[in-house]
Amino acid sequence: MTKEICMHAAEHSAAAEKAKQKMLDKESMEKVCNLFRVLSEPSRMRIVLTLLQGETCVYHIAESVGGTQSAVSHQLRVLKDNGVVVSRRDGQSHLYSLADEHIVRIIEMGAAHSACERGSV
Amino acid sequence: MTKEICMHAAEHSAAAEKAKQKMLDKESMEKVCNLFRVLSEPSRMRIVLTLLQGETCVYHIAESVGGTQSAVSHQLRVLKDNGVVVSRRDGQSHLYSLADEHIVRIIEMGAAHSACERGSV
DNA sequence: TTATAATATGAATACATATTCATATATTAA
DNA sequence: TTAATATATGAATATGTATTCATATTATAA
Repeated sequence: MTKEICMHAAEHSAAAEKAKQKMLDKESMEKVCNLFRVLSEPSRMRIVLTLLQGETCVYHIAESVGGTQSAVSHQLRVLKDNGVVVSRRDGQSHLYSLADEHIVRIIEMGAAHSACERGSV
Repeated sequence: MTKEICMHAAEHSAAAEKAKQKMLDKESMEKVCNLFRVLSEPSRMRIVLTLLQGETCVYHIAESVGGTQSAVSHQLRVLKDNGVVVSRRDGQSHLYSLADEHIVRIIEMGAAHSACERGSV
């Protein structure tokens, strides 16, 4: 009875192979993780929740979320660099909005999740 | 012509008030941000993508994602503490799976997002 | 042009956390 | 009981990043 190196050995290849089929390529992995990371900070979440209302300038965003102009601007840059928001100029103001419906749905789904199943944390 | 303190002043209350209507309470905010934060690390994203295949033990998860036993165990604890996965014992093994369909859909939506609109980052 | 308003940004600090290493716990077998 | 397997965990280090402060850029008004 030659003993296996470990009890799992017989199933290794099959299990690992199967899982890798749904694994994302490096670029997709980075993109989805960056999206979730950007949405994982309360300061930025407040901003995107504000933007659910529609196009908003930096000053009003700062007003709404209760942050400084500088902090909000830094956060908006992160959001923009990661494809969560887009912006356009309107005179001296810059108007920000959510990038697309996909983003809107992910945010709304996350918010919906937070409202149910209380007690899991 | 008494000058306003700032050009936005007239709209402040209205804009801030409106935005706050969709703002989440503190507990919900923490919950949704924790969910996104947990999903924002590639090491944990690989784990949850593996778990899309179904219940898996720690050893097989580590095999699939290419991580050490210790690191995977630490990550699973974070995932469990934040309600992303659940576990049950099966002999010496612990089998992990995704907590609910809501989580599954958020993960799949994130993955789908990563597959389209290439070039935004 | 000068002044003011709106936003952006570089640098520094402070804080959170992922990984590693060693070890502990728990289950099963001998 | 002892040994082996499977998983968990505490501590330490290393890395990432949010915020603040000061300043820069850009647009409009006087």
